[in-house]
Amino acid sequence: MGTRERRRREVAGREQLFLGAARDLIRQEGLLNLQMSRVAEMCDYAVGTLYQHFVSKEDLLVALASEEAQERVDMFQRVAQWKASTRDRMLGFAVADMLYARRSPEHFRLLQFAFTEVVWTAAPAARRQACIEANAPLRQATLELIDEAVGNGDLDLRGLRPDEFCLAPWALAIGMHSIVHTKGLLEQHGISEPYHLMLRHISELLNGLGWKPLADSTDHAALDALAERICKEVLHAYIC
Amino acid sequence: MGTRERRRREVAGREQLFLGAARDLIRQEGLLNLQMSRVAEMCDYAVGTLYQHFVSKEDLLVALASEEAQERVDMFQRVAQWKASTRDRMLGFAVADMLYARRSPEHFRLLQFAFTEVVWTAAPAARRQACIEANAPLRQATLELIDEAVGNGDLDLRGLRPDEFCLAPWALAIGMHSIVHTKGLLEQHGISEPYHLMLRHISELLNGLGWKPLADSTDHAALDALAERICKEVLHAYIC
DNA sequence: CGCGGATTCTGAATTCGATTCAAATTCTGA
DNA sequence: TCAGAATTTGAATCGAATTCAGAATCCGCG
Repeated sequence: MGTRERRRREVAGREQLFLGAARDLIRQEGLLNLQMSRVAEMCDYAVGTLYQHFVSKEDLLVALASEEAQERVDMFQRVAQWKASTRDRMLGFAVADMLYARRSPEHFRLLQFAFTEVVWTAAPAARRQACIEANAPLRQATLELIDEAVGNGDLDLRGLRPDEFCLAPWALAIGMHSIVHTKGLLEQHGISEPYHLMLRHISELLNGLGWKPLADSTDHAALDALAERICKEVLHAYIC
Repeated sequence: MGTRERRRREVAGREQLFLGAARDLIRQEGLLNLQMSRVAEMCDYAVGTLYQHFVSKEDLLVALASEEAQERVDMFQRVAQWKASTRDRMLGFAVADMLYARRSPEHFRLLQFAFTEVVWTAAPAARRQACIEANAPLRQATLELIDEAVGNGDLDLRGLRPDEFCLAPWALAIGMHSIVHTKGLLEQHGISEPYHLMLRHISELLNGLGWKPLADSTDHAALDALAERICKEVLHAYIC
């Protein structure tokens, strides 16, 4: 009988429950104050039960980071299906990142923490793998776009492999997220709209990488209009 | 009498002692296993004494991150004084970062951790400020270089403030460090020489930003030669 | 010198929270 | 309905950061 199967589903559902509670607690009181016992309590389960799902706090954190990846993946896939030039879609990924970061700043703080040696190393290997895989579609979408751009002549990789190429925008985005989410750094630089700048800089990077059609770096209005258009046409469902 | 003064110096020296011990322990056993009691023990002091210098473990970590910043600052200043085009010096900063990251990968893991919400927030504000200031010369050197480039016509900021401009290479570098120091990420992408790529991508970014003289992105040999030259002429003292 | 108060050091005791595990409970299949 | 098997429970354990009451040391002065 399917009893065993039903049970499995119940248990899987509980995993979501725990992750949701953890997310809420983090939202309310910050990553710093997250306590395993509070997570269990909030779900009306004993701590021991929580530990059947996650062998350690680190395990839970990485699992949470994996689960939250899905929404960003959805946004990327939406952009990937957009009918527009390869270059505009590449910018679209950046816009997606920007919107997502505004919607869920906590997610980036969590990612930043989860990828830290201390946490990452302490999480079980299987969970780490799952986290990498949960984020893999972002990479996949980017690689496919790069292939398409190469195929139709928008882009010449100049001897790089697609993976090597996409490291550039990827690093720029990750770095920007790190900077934005470290309290006190931007204030010092007097920067108020970091993600707006990120778009500009990614556009300039794409110019430097020779992704056609090259954009006129002077024409700020055009870039803003493009970003606006991406928000309206493609990512309207995700605007905060 | 100067007794009071001598004492102050002894105490300051002890701070270095503690930081040095912490650094060694981290090297040996990893950030994960750092214990306050071990740090004190290794210096033949009681834990209480350690806590007179650092009110918490986070305080110690951020202090360590600040102290270690000095060497990188030295490298940057060396590059800043190099007689070369503004653009080559900008590349030089990237080379310095690369060499430093190879020499002290632990430092970046520490920085990554220290800038994490959990640690950063838990450190006293004064210490955070000090850490930002310890790193400020990096920013300062970059801003001065940008000013010089603007002054002699190598660079047109296109309406950006220098701080906004330098966010681009800064984010790219930070992002690259994050990616490199997260175990398992690069393997997935099959990237073996990330910092080599970073130089290439920073050069392409500078092209996109219009920093003259523009480089020929096809000419890999030229870039390699430049990096080589910077190592030999400017940063020889820091090569591992 | 030697003294009393101020300062600094000490490390055992406390605290806090993650993690464990023996007992209690619930489920399963016959 | 019953004997295991599987799951859940939460009090007990453990580990490490942090504290703090007393011990030791220092300082300036008579």
